[in-house]
Amino acid sequence: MRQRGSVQAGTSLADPCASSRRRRPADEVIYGEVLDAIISHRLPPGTALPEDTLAAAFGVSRTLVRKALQRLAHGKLIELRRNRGAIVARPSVEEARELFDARRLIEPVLVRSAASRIGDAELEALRAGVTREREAFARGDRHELIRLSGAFHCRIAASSGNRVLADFLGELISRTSLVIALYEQPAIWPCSLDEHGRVLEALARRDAAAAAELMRHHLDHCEAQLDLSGEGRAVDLMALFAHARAEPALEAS
Amino acid sequence: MRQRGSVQAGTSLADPCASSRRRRPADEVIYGEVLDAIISHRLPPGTALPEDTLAAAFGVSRTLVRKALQRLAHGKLIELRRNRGAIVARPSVEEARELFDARRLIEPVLVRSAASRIGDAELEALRAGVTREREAFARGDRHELIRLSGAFHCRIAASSGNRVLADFLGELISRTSLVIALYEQPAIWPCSLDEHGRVLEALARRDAAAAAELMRHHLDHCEAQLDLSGEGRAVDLMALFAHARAEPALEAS
DNA sequence: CGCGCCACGACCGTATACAATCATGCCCGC
DNA sequence: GCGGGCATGATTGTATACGGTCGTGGCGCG
Repeated sequence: MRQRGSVQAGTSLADPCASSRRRRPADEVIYGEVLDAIISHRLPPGTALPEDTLAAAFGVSRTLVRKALQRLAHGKLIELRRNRGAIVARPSVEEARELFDARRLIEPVLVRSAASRIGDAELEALRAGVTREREAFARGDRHELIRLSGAFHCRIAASSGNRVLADFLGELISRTSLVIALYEQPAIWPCSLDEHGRVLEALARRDAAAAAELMRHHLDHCEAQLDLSGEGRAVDLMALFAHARAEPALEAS
Repeated sequence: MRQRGSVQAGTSLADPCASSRRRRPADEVIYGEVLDAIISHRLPPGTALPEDTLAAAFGVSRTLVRKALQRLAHGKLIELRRNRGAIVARPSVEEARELFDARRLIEPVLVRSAASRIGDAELEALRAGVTREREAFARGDRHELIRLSGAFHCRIAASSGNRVLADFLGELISRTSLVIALYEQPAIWPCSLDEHGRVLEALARRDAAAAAELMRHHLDHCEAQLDLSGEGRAVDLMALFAHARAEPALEAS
């Protein structure tokens, strides 16, 4: 009943220093695993997350699952409907736009700050990350690509020196991943790699202004690639099926 | 958000309470009550929050208390020490500075946005709030003053139209309250009222630029009133009591 | 007198049992 | 056929029991 072997999936981007610790608490494992599954789109928005099933999946009781779900709900990554179970969150179009507005406000500042204080070691780690992004893209591994892309932004934020904002940005990035899952357009994609690379270059030459501007542009580009025009998942069923509706007081079949 | 008066904690909830209202989920009550107690300084930083005691105080089992504490911990309002219980968080000086940096980044933008879209009703509510702040100050009710001050910032944020940032600012404001509890200097205080009033005036004439600038100035002022020079609570006991230490293997001091 | 070990108490960590609630489908009267 | 009410199954809500861990004080030994 105790399978504590296979729980060591990729390091969650919210907790960069998670490895090498002695016996991580089980609820954090669950939190991290589910978080990772959500942000890498293995659990699409709307997916039901029954406590029993998760408890069985992790080999623990519902108690721990509940704790993890509670935390995920606080971060707006799942919706906790009273008496009806949890589902992966489905951010509205408005929320999506607000998310990007928030990131456009925060990230350029963070990048600017990081440019003047980032160390060579971190720079190297960033470079390695971008390389892995390219590899993931080359072999068409979208899950991994999304995860790595988020990690890139997170790492830069962590180098900014402001943990408060960096933590918040981590939440925004996770939620952005949900937005992408919901509103991405099938066609285009290849740009963000180059853009990450360019931000990194500016960072490496400690060009704060350029790095900030590139980041802002990158975010604009990301948002532009989404289809935020319609009302998304909140489709009006009444309007959608109006043409097929049997009119209550209308004859004429 | 907290307009619903203070519910007496400590009275047994076994009371039928069959009043007209449908009872709010117990865990939210606990969360709200503890949150309110923390931000109004009735629970100072460092205060222990044993699950048993809280459970008894609210007349519920530890299960619900744990849920509430979990959420409070996610918002960094309490520290959850493994196997050693929860205490009200004690933000470090660095965190305090980061908090203010974050607010200086976000709030002017939010105010600017609010200036162009706030309605007369909200404006009136804001005015009423400032009036109550003045009254609380007049009768020396610091708890209430702190609560109302936070509510003022929250309301403006809510009028900005960006819920994502407004929610985040709500967290920042709560944490700022902890910072004030830890680092406020005894002497000065009277300014923030006028500053709130001035921000409100600018808002009322839809002067976005002025409102943003006033808000930035207000935050500067608030931070300047704190004593963030020393290392705060993290006093080095070794150094503090060095003069009274019995030297283990050293003669002649 | 000082130091380390041990036992105890307080508290949290987790599992499990049972009650409550919602959604769904069935059935019956019309 | 159609609508409303009830039975039912699935799932969460809450309480409680038991075991584990940590901090602290006492005790005995050197």
